[in-house]
Amino acid sequence: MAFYQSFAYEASAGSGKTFALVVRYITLLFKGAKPESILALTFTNKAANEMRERIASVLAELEQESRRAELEEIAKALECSSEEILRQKKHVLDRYLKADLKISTIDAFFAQILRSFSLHVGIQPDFLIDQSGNEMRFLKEFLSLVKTEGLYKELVSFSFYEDQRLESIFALLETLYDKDHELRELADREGDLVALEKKILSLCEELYNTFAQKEGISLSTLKTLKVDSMEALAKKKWLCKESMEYWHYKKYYTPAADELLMEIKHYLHNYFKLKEGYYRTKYLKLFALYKQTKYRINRAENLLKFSDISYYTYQLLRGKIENEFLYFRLDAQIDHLLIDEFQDTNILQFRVLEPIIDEIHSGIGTKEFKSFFYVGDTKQSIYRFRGGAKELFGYVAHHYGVQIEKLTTNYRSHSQIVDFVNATFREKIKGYSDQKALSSKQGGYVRVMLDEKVMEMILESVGELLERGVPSDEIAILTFGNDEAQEIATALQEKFDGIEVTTETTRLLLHQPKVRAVVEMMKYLYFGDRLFVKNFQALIGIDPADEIEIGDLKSTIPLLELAKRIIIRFELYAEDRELLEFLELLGGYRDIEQFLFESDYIMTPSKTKQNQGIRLMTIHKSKGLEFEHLIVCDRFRKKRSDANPLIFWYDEIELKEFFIRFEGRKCVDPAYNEALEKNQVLSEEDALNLLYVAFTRAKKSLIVCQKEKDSAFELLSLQPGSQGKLEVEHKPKRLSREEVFVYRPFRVGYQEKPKRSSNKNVGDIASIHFGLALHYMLEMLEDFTPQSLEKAFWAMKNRYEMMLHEGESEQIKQRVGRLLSDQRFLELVNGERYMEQPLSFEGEMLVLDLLIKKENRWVVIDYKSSESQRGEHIKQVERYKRALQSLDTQQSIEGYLCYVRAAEIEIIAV
DNA sequence: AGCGGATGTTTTTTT
DNA sequence: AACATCCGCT
Repeated sequence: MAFYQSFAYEASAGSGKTFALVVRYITLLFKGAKPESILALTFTNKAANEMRERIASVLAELEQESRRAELEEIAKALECSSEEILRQKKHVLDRYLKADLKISTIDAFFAQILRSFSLHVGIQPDFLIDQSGNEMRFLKEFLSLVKTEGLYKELVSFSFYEDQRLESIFALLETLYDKDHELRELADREGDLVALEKKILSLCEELYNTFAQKEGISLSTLKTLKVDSMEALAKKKWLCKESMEYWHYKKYYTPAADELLMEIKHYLHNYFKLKEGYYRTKYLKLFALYKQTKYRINRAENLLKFSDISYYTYQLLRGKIENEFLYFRLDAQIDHLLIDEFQDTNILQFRVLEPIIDEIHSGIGTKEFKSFFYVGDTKQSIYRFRGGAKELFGYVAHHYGVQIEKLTTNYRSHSQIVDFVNATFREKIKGYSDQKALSSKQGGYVRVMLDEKVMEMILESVGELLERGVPSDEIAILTFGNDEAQEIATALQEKFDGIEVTTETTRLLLHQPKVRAVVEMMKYLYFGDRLFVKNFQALIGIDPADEIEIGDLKSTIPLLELAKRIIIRFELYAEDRELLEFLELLGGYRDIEQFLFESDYIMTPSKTKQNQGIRLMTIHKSKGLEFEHLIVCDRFRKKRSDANPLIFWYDEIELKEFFIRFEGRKCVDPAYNEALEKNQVLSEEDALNLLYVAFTRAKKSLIVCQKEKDSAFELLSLQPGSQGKLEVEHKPKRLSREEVFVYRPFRVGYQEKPKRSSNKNVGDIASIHFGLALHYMLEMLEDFTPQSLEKAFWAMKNRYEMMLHEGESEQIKQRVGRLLSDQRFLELVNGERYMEQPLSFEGEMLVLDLLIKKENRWVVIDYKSSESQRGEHIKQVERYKRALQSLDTQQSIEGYLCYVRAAEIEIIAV
């Protein structure tokens, strides 16, 4: 296919979305685009890493048979021969590997922008990102601000009268935060609410009286007409009727009753409007305080949530800074934009990106080379509750004249599953088009079970799979909620003695036994409760009855250092990767207090513990994954309905109006009712999409466990029974053979780096900042040319200027400049370079400043700014050498210390 | 028996 | 908000 500059794929599940993205990216490279100018945005970090790595490996293996499909696609898009492409390959790959890649999640990209310009919005560039979901601190401060501003009474009375919990008001304020950019000033609505209320109640009494005088009317019928408060009126069923000529009222009905009903509706409509106006002003006042509190706490704690990052980035890109300035700081103009999972992009994120898209769009059709590309699948849009707007897919295509193409071949699932999915969703999802299975993937197995008890069905199907010889790590179970997954995990372990089960919780880093042990010890040191020591003992296998010596461990020791001492003292390390990951995580926390108070909310999964045993997770978590044998479980409990007090009325992606939800309002306000119904339709579409996502994760077999009553699958009207055959491949166990391990640096391009440990004396903050800034600038050097010196200087200045004394940034630049003119240094760094290369060795995480791959040796260089601890420095480099040697036994290793001093550069071989 | 109405109970997903 | 359940009326 020819190359379109504006192009999008509608990529159904398993249709080769990543393939398409990778091919597009590589095509751009061959068309001459610089990697720095291509911004590729994904939905998860995992997807970003996968893309980064897959581009590298496809490029590296382009001439191999296994990459023929990619090569052919690229050749088609470039309209040239494969030979021509292979001829350019080395050059393109080289450039890619050396580049400062812009492949990341949208959030990470925004965070990067915000770091570059944070001072423009009053935030420090070294802010931390808070994923904890812990709102306590915020709540406290917000409430105290609300009190001092005299709005506390309103907040309490409001939540009381409207029967809303404080929590839900927060949820609502958070929703507003996300839509702040779309909220316009609202005109005050004038009117006397109390008078209107009286009027309505008197009309209700009149209505009551028209029936009360009638003979023979029963007491209970009459009681249903009795209204003594607005709340009671809102609950009446007759309010929603067009006429009173129905049910028991029919017999006693007169046209006067309908007139009164209409009149009540009319006034009630106005009443709600007025009340809405009143609450909107209150809400917006509270919202102003909310924003104020957020800003204050963000600054005080230097801790931002994802929503804050989008919020500030919007302010930056939609007002404070021009594209040109942005590109300058990003070190490259963005000419090409690729977006993955576009259906889950939220409107705020899109608005932030809009100026970039606009600029690309205006360059298309000129002689500049620019392009815009996205992939997604509206059928897989399941994040509406979080602001994801599938409407963007069509809107953007229309607005920018993007060519859309559908991918119709399924490369993931076997034919029985593909057929089943087609048959199930064909009539249900709007615009569904059938997928075709590969001819090489015929067969497969689908079973729909129907029973009263979900758990029993699950246990039965797992039992069957295991009996048929399916290895447990090829089985995955998907649930609607996290707690359901937990329940199933427990039940499985009970029934199948000793079976391994991995849930999202057991995968959490802080749930790994050794990590938990260290945390328990920290808790003891901080809180002083001996119970924590007992927990600690139990976790590391010491009889809790024994008394252990804690020694000189104290909570005042810097966090990372403390963790290390605990590990060493109780001999926990022994090559434990989980503890390494834990130490890396701790680097992101300021002190023991901050860490312990947030520890319950730290959702970082362990990278080590994965794919062991049966995998259990929610459908949301499973997105983008695939499993050989899949069981999809019904809900255990009923679904909770959406009770958001605000109803937003969107026309495509533009917010037109928002309503406040009041009971009974839908009976009297057609516009409100329409908005309500539209939201409901969208929610139902999301629920359907969720099922689509669930079923399409399966590769070889799919088992659906459906409840008889209240099933989440009800809307699909599935037929119980099975299709196809369960085929189990008996793979021979791989024999381990002696292998010479050749070390390959695993980081490609730029990624968020692990925080450096700062176990230095707190006394000399200024010199620490100086050292850090110098290091940072060295780290930012792309190559060692004068141009990169300028770029790195700006990057450093932008990040550290606030923390440095006057003139210090110039001194740093001078030092680095001197380094770049040092002949011996330039000779040493000539080769394939890796900056800030992380490495684990003997239970420690090492970060190499600079690693160079030469013809037949490795060179590792460690920068230092002062020689106060030269002995330590030498030991450190020796350690690096040993670490590398253990990974690559084939080649020789050289280590150097490089002192970047003001007067001269000193390089010592170690 | 079948319906309208009132009342009480239950209740997610996350970069 | 959506059910389940009970009550009263035809």
